[in-house]
Amino acid sequence: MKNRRQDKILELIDQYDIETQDNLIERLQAAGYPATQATISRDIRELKLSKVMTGHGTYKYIRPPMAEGSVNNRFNAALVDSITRVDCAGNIVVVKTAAGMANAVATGIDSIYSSDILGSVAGDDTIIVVVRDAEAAEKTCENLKMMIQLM
Amino acid sequence: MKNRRQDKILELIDQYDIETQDNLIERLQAAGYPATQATISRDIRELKLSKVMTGHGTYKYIRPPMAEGSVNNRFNAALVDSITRVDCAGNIVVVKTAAGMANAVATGIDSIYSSDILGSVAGDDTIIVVVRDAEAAEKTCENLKMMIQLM
DNA sequence: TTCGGGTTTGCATAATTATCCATAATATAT
DNA sequence: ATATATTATGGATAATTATGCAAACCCGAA
Repeated sequence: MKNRRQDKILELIDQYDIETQDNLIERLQAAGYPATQATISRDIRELKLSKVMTGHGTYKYIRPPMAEGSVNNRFNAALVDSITRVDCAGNIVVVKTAAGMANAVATGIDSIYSSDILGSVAGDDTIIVVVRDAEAAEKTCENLKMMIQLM
Repeated sequence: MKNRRQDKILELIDQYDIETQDNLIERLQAAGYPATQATISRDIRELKLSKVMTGHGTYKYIRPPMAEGSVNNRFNAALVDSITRVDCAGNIVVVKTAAGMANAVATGIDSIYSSDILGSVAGDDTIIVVVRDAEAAEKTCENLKMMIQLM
């Protein structure tokens, strides 16, 4: 049965480092859930699993990185809503937010654009973000404005 | 050349939904960075990008779920490694760690999820975390498990 | 300059994953 | 129960991604 098998898949990827679908097939086989690669591929798609590189240069299937409540999702609609203005000058981006929200928003911004951002300081309703260069500042600025539009 | 191209790749995956490497090649081409699929594959590996399924059934490359300098990174690998089990019940999250590590881990957890966390008590190898509500508990739990997966 | 070591790249190809199509299994209605 | 629709699966194959290897490139030292 499909549901049992998919549950087992989740269990297996939690327990082991599953590097390929064939690898997973063997484990499933051993656990009493024979299936072919075609089926597993579809299971993986349905479960929204993804294959990532670990720190050690090996691959591994993991649960959905964009899942509700996951780190990537921390910058959610509510957070974006609380942004009132975004501007940039030089390599600095200034974000104004509703009172008291600056810290939460800053955390969200950091988590998304981490590679461009050198650091940020959040007060009560204002965030000063220092980015790599002016180009990165404009890009970050544009992106934030875009998100405001979209959410 | 390689570095500029990789920067451009990050820029592109931020801006567009890149579904395949070929897709990315076209964008890079247009941006003045010609390269072959082999090169792109290696870039993606080096940047630790991963391909995930979006909510709409399409694929998309995203930045590493555990980027350098992101919030999650304050909670470093050594700390995460020492976690052996995470569970939640109601608005309580229970984290089991290697002997003697509970306090250090608890401090790390507090620093990340402070807004959801009411308080926590750490013994020698067990942490009891009291969070706002069951929903927050599940999110915290998921996030922790996610971190463990990736490290 | 020329040499030697390292890095980066493309080509060809291997490895892996996704999908088309036909069939089997399962559910639903009559 | 039988017919019909819907879903699940496997085989074959297409599509996508990763990698071995050799050539091109890029330094710095002699």
